Amino acid sequence: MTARIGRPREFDEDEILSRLMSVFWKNGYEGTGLSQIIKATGLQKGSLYKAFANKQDMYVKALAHYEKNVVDTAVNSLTTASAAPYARLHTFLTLPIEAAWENKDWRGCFLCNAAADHAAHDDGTKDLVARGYSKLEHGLRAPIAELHPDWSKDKIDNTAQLCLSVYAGLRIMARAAVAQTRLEGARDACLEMLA
Amino acid sequence: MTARIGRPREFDEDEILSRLMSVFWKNGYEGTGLSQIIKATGLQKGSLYKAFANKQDMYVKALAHYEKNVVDTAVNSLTTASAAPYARLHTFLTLPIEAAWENKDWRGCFLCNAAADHAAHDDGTKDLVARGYSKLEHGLRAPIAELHPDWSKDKIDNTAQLCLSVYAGLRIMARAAVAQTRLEGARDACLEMLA
DNA sequence: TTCATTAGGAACCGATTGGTCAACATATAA
DNA sequence: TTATATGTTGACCAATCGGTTCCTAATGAA
Repeated sequence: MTARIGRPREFDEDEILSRLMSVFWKNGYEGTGLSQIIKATGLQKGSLYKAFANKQDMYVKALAHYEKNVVDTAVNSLTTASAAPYARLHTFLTLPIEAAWENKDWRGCFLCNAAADHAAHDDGTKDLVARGYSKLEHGLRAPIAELHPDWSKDKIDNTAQLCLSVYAGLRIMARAAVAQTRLEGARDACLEMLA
Repeated sequence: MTARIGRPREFDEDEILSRLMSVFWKNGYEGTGLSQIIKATGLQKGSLYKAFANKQDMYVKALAHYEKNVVDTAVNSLTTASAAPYARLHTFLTLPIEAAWENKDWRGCFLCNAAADHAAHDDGTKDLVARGYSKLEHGLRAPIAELHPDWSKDKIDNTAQLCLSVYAGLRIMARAAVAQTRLEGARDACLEMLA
């Protein structure tokens, strides 16, 4: 326990990051106003600007929080042999569809949203997004390699990248409420190729 | 020639839509302010609000302009037998990569950006995006069916949907400047499956 | 010529934007 | 206790937001 000098924070940093993540995830960078941030976090402006340099900083840290929690979790369940490799890939590509059409969660993937929304305008965001994608790609290599021990490294890498593209595409199209059956069609065609 | 009553417009409507498309394409809905719109179009607010109901209307019409021009062109070159079916698919999946890395055009696909950016918040946008994707999917079916006359309709549809997912994923990832070789890896893995 | 209709331009609007600041509260260290 | 350091709060800021209104200009119809 590192006791710091001065008045201690009254909020839990992780909790705040989690709420920032939620609001930015849903509304994007420009679409999220300070007023919404205040409502979502329960913090006043002064406190926010003591904890973060500016709005951009809040966004980047919220995105990093997403990477640390959501992305790393996904990578983990892809790499650990908790299920058969094919099943893990199936789950990974089914999540985007279920999130949207079963749970009516239209937020999609924060990483993908950030890419479309803010990465082109901010290098910090761009690097975070690229790193997140890289993590996912590495995660995808594991079950593919397990499924096809005979494939070359290049073939495995390319296939992982293909799955990642499909994933991102599904996430984006789900945001526009593309019909469930179509999304499942794309998923199945991808999985069929892997089987 | 339908002569209308009153003072005639001094601007070309298609030209204005084209400029609106550009600025929204690059910056998104919330990221584009009226000041930028004025600068991009050369029109004053009064004229803009004479021609469009509001900012939303400008966005939707700009997106429709994209669909009419860019999307329909892409669909056209997919369906017309100007080249071998495989080559047409190759071109379709290479365009996103070349646009980004050869031409340094990081705008990506307006349709995909709109899906991530605005479709979840506006039904008009959502429908336009869904329709655009639907067009692309139909366009993709042609060369796939030519390439594999023996495939079932379902198989063709699913594969078209898969290619569309890959396309959208490439567009999104290119926005975050994901390395060219990785994007090409995804493309090649997709094309290999089609060959 | 007159009238109705539409376009262009700029002033103007209230609301909200992202961001700062000074006063006060609460902690540790000396 | 006192000094120092940090957190919280709410008032305050200029700038910009999307949008309206008014006046003038330019056209076709009567």
